Order: sequence, then C-alpha cells, then structure tokens
Amino acid sequence: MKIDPNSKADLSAQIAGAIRDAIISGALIMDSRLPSEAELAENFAVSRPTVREALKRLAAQSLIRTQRGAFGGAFVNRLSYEEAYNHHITTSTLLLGMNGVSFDTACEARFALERACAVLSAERRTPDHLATMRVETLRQAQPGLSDEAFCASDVAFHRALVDGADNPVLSYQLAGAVEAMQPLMNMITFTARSRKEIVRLHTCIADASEARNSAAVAEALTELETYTKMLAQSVFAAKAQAAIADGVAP
Amino acid sequence: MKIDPNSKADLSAQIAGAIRDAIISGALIMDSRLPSEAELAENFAVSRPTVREALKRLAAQSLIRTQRGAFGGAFVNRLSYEEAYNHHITTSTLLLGMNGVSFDTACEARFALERACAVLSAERRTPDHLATMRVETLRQAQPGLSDEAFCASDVAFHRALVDGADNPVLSYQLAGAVEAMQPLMNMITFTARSRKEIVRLHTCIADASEARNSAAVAEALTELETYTKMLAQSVFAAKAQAAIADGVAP
DNA sequence: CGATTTTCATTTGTCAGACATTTAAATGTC
DNA sequence: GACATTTAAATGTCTGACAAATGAAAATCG
Repeated sequence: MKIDPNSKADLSAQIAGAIRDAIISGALIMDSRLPSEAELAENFAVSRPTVREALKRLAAQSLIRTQRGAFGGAFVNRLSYEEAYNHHITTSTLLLGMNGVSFDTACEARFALERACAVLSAERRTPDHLATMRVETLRQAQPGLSDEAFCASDVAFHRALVDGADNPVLSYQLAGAVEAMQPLMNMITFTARSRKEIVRLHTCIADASEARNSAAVAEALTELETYTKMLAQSVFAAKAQAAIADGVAP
Repeated sequence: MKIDPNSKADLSAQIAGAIRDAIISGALIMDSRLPSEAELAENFAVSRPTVREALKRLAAQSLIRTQRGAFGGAFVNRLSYEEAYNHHITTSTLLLGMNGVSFDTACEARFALERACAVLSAERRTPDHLATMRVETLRQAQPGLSDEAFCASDVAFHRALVDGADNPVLSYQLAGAVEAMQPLMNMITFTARSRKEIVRLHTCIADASEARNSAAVAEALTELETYTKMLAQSVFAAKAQAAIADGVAP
C-alpha cells in the first residue's frame, strides 16, 4: 500500500484511496484490523492527523468502523444493507434536489423500476407483505391524516410491494428511487379527492397482488404513475398561477 | 446549527451530521461557502483538527469541495451524475461482495431493472444508442478478446441500452446494478461457445431495439438472464468439482 | 483455588500552536 | 493600461500533548 509523492491531491485523500482500494480489491479482509494510527502514520510517512483525516473519509463511507481503547482501532466494516440503503438514499436525494431533475423524470424512473419488481412481487409476496399493503391503504383513507403521514404511508406501501419480490438487492436499489422521491412528493398537497383516487389504485394493486396477477399490478402502477404526474402538474400550475397573481417577486 | 453535548458520538461525526442535515434540508445553498475552519471551530466550540475531520467526512460523500488560498474554503458541492454514479457503484459493489449475495439474486435484480428500461429504451433510443449496441456486439464476436475486455464490452452494450431510455435518473440507478455485477461476472470464464450465444442474444436485443419492439427486447433480456444464470451455475459447479479433485483444502 | 478488583498499557479522541503552501485580491511599477 | 509584486486569508500539514475508553494482565480477597 503506497502513495504517489508526486500527486497534487491531498495526502489524506491519497491515503484514503489506497486503503479503499485495498478493501475493495479484497486485500483487506472483512473485520480485519488496520494498523494503528501511529503505525499508519509511520508507514505512509505522514503525521497522525493526516492519517486520521483519511480514516474519517473511509468511516463516512462505512468502509471502516473504529473502536477506542486497547486492542481497538480501525476495522474493515461489513457494509450492511441498512447502511447501504442510507448512503443510497442520501446520494439519490441530493442528486435529485441539486440537478433540477423534473418531477416527471424522477417519477418515470421510479415507476419503471417499481414495475420491474411487480412480476417477482406478485409471484413471491408473503401474506405479511399483502397485509402491510392493506393496512397502509386503510391508513391512507383516514380523513385526519397529515400530508407528511400520508406520504410516509405511501412509501411504506410501495416498500412492502418491492420487498415482496424477496430480492434484497432489488429492495436496496429501489429504496433510493422511492425514498429520494419523498421531498418532491412532499411538495404536493393531497386533496381529499386525489387521496381517494390514490387509495383506489393502491387497492387495485393489493387486489392484483392477492390474485398474484402481475400484469394487473403493473397496469395499476402505470395508472398510478400517470395520475401522479397529472396531479403534480396541476399543483405546480396552480402554484405558478398564484405566483403571477402575487407578482413575480413576492 | 448546533450539536448535542450529551451525545456519545464523536464530535467530528456530530458536526458532520449537523452540516449534512443543513445541506440536505436546503438551509445551505449550492456553491455557498461554509465558514472557515477556524470560524467553524469557534462556533462549535471544538478545535480545528476536529472540524477538519468533520469536513473530510463530508468531502468523502462529495457534499462539499474545498479550495485552498485566500477566499478559498469549503463550498457546498453540486453532486454531479458522475460522482453519484461512482458512489453508487462503490456502495453496490461492496454490498454484493460483503454480504454473500448469490450470483442468481444479483443477476435477477439486474435484469429485472434492465427490463424496466426496455420499454422506454425501445421507444426513445437514438441511432447513436443503436450504433453503440451494434459496435459492442461486433467487438464481442472478435476471437482474440480477453475475458476482461469481453465483460467491459458487455457493460458498454447494456449501458447503451439503458441510456437509450433517455432518463438520467434511471441510468444512474441502473449503473449500480450493472457495474456492481462486474466482479461477479469476471469470475466466469467465457468459452467460445458461450460468447457466441451471448452475441446472438445481444443481436436479438439490438434487432428488437431497431424495430422499436419493446416486448422483444424484454424477452431477449429474460433469455439472456436465464442463460447467464445457467452459465454461472456450470462454471461454479466445475470449480467445486476441481476443488474436490484437489482435496478440500488445496 | 476461584472470583473479583485493580492496575496498566494501548489506542482512539481531542486540543493547542505552529509553519508551509496556495490563491486571489490589492498594490505598485513601467 | 498591462504586468509584476506584495499581502492577507485560507487550507494542508506537523509536533506534541493530554483525556478517555477498553480489554488484558496482575493483584487481591474470600
């Protein structure tokens, strides 16, 4: 594990890269302990703070975990699905938020991916997954529900659908697509009428899942996609109208 | 922006979390400059090295970029698709490598997601996308190609298919699924016969895309999935056989 | 002898202060 | 006005130190 003394990049970045490569390539086994900070500093011929900055970079990516005390140190971390979800969601949310991705584009991607799960989910979903979909659909029909709670329940519903495919890799990939849509979805105010239509479509999906009819699930998802896009468009149009009424710079 | 003095977590992790939340929530605008390290240290009542560790954590997630010199500092970074790809691929690769994900599970997820793009890609692909698919298919038919080059060309082919959907969010999501499969795919030795079959299916896909026949694209992808799984199974079986022949512990 | 407590070395977490390096703006010069 | 120089501000890096945690080994006690 060496670093290039001629590189212009920060030493801490170089060191982090060297260790990261060693982990990804498999040279460093899972749960194995890295040398102590003092040893690393000596090996790389840098000071301890520089090594620490490198280790923090790796910790931020959940590549290592650190433990204090004697026989503590930095250990190669087993990346859990949970951690991977969170990284994926954070990255996806930022990507959508910072790159002016249109609602339609994000929506289209999300439902396209979700339809990919429909076939597997209809086939493999357990009674538990179906029950969750039913419960969340009922919750969404409650009149007093806040917009945030409605959105959260919506996520839970679709999460159950995706998890029904019984493929953790698929669930992981979808988590980013579905959860990252949340901030965009939260911009929509759900009227009683639109909620009713969404509940109707969720019921369709649950019914189709119960009948293990994957084509019907996919069809209902497409309908939901169309409806969601339309809803967003009318909400944004109304906001634009209001902005004009208030003057362009309110 | 405050930190909890009672928390057990590292100060640098707390500070990184506080700034991260501010960025995600939108309180810190893109390209805006954070206070200098010295100011942050004073604000959070910690030392500069601690602040630096926090900033390195954020830099590792591409949330900020730093610039040296007068009027330099840490700036809220615009997360590019490129950076997001790389994070996603790294995370996905590690997740697959460290959690004993079976080849079949990863393969299933990958092709399910890819089929999700098939409809859009068949509809929207440009002549360029089609040309790339053709070129890569031809390359794969060359006899002298190494296994690595064959795999790389395979990725390029599927990348063109996915990009044909003309939805950057979809491309981003798929990048993780397709590229993360690379290490698993590299474990397979592609014989002349299996390459021929893959080239045949790729030709099918390109033909179907040329005819804008999305159903045929999806069907060919399913066939390719089945064939890939079978191929992997036979390769793994052969390796297991060889291991037994050499004695269990070689 | 066994169980418990104490000590202790090791390692990370944090701090303070210093110097080197980079960078762009401000200033001076022709 | 164009170009060279100075300068201030910021990050990058180093040194040295102490605090806190932690598990192992040693010491103590029943």
